[in-house]
Amino acid sequence: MPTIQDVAKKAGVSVATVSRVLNTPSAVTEKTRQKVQDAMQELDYAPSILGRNLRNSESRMLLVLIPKISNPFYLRIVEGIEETALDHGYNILVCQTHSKTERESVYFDLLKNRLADGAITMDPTIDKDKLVQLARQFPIVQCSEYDKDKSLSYITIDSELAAYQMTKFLLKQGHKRIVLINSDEKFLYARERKKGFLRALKEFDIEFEDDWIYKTNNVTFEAGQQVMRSLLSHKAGKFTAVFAVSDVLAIGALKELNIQGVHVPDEMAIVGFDKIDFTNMTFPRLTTVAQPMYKMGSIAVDMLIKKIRGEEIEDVILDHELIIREST
Amino acid sequence: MPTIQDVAKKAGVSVATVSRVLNTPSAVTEKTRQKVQDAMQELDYAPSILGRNLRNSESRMLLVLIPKISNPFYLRIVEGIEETALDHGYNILVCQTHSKTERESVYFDLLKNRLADGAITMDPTIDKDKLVQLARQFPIVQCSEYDKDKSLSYITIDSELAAYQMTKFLLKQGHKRIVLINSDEKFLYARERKKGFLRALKEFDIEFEDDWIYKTNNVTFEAGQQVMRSLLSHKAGKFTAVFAVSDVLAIGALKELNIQGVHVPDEMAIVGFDKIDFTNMTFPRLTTVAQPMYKMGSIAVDMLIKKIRGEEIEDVILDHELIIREST
DNA sequence: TATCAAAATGTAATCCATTACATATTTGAT
DNA sequence: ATCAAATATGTAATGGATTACATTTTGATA
Repeated sequence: MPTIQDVAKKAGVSVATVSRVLNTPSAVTEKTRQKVQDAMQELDYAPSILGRNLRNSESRMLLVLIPKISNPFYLRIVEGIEETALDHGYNILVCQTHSKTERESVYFDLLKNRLADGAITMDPTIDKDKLVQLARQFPIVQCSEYDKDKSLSYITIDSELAAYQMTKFLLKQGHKRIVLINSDEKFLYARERKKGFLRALKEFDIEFEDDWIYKTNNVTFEAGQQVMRSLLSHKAGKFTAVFAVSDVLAIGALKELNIQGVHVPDEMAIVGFDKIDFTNMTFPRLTTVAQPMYKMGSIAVDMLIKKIRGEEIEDVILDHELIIREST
Repeated sequence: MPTIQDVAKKAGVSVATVSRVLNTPSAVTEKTRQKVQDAMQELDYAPSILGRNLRNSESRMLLVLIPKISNPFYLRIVEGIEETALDHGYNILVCQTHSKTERESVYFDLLKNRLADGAITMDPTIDKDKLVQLARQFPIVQCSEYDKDKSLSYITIDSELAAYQMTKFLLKQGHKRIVLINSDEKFLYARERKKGFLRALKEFDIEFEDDWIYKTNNVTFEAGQQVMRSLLSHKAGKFTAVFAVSDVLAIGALKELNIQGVHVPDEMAIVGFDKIDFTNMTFPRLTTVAQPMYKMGSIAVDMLIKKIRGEEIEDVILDHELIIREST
């Protein structure tokens, strides 16, 4: 591979001039620029980003931390991140943490190693103190998850409000016994959605018992299905609606309802959260809360890049939207 | 951020010694190593990968090109790639080409720029000649897609055989009129699966007409649904089974069957291809062809790394498996 | 034509780590 | 105690680009 030296020699100029043609073309005569560009063409020269990055001490790389790439929710956010990052001349490093602290550390080291200029994290299981400390040294933006009291920048939706509204919608439809399928409460969104759920119940004077809330460790189709199986065998007839805090769980639960011949929505209403693509393909289609996932990713990048440039940024809370479909 | 110089000064040794502690600890006295490690600890030193990469002229980064990240099929492969790459000390750059040549070029430039040590491409729409030429200079492995006549390394399954077997399965079940929902034939897999489909028909002496094959431009749920809608309105009653070359298309088609109240599998059988997670959640569950996607990704990385090291590699064809479920 | 500011180009330091080669130190046998 | 061999450490070049500063060229003006 040819280097900038080779080009300089071939064009009969100095390396500085070649570099200028690349970076500040206006500082170079038309004639020399032509010479240099011809030489580059001839040699099929492409500047080594390794060299450039070292000199500029930047990597033009953004770290994106997600629990699992197979969760469609994160996927759409990542799409938003990717597109926007690319527009700004950054590439992204998508890393799955599997919600394990060791993994997280490994990836955060990429910041220390200057392999990434900043990070967007969507993983809530992180050791918060460490994250806060890291954020003092490196540009970091939290996406979707956040921490109220801590000094970390974030972009999210108002999960509590959305859950409150969705629950209220179910209550207004006449449901009195609603089961909440929650994911692990280490996730802030899980705690928030539960809070909104309870607030709505309270407002409608529905008495509430702890065993109306089911928790799952994994956010997978199977986990949702499992919960519904167990619900149907223990509590059949005692509830008429299910609120799952994630579409993936809702889809699994819906599947079990289908299998057991429980008619949706006549015998049982079910709602999810996120509006992932699949919710449009279930039978019946799933009522859910739309999060502007793509936009969230896109803005997260904007925020992060501002941070990298040393600008001040403000936290962002995006709007959500209830999507009422045939499962209710 | 401290540099290796800082550590050297603090530990009272030369930079060479610090580097040795990092790279060849055996070449250093226990005592000095301790000193150096203490210094590193104290300064919270992490070696700059930028510097290291420049010196070693490698980036320890692999390029992964996929058409669209939102296609669950590629997703699972990417998981396999990520895990395996990480085990080998490589990070991956997942890039969506959106099947556009401009995008591809941009990403391939990352190879020329030494930002990636090699590439795994799953995108078939690439300008093949350019790819072949590129592969002469850089380590490249094709995954899932490939080119028989060209000199490019690849890993794949035998799509033709799988499609043949699946079609035969349908024929044995007594279906005589089977519609093929194909994706764009620019994809090799599309051409291969069609070939297998036709081979089976021929073997069963089924006369074949061109209008039994539907092509879609996009591999999305909506596209599958659209095709089925059109099928039902133009050809209702004239066919009893549908073979979609991709689960995503099959799921969309199945959705339309559900909507229109066509019973699956009694009135209509439907099969897909890939065994993406969601096929387990449809109603009824989808019969499909399992591709060892994770393994495919994993082996692709092994191949690529061997190539990077300059070793010889052989192409790989992995086994597939028919997954017979309730949609047939 | 001589002069001089502005524009263009060149020289060399710099970013940070690795490593060949040179030098210093230790080891152990005599 | 001595010295060669083996081991440990240091010096300095290197990788490829950017850029402050120095130098040369250009071209307008007197």
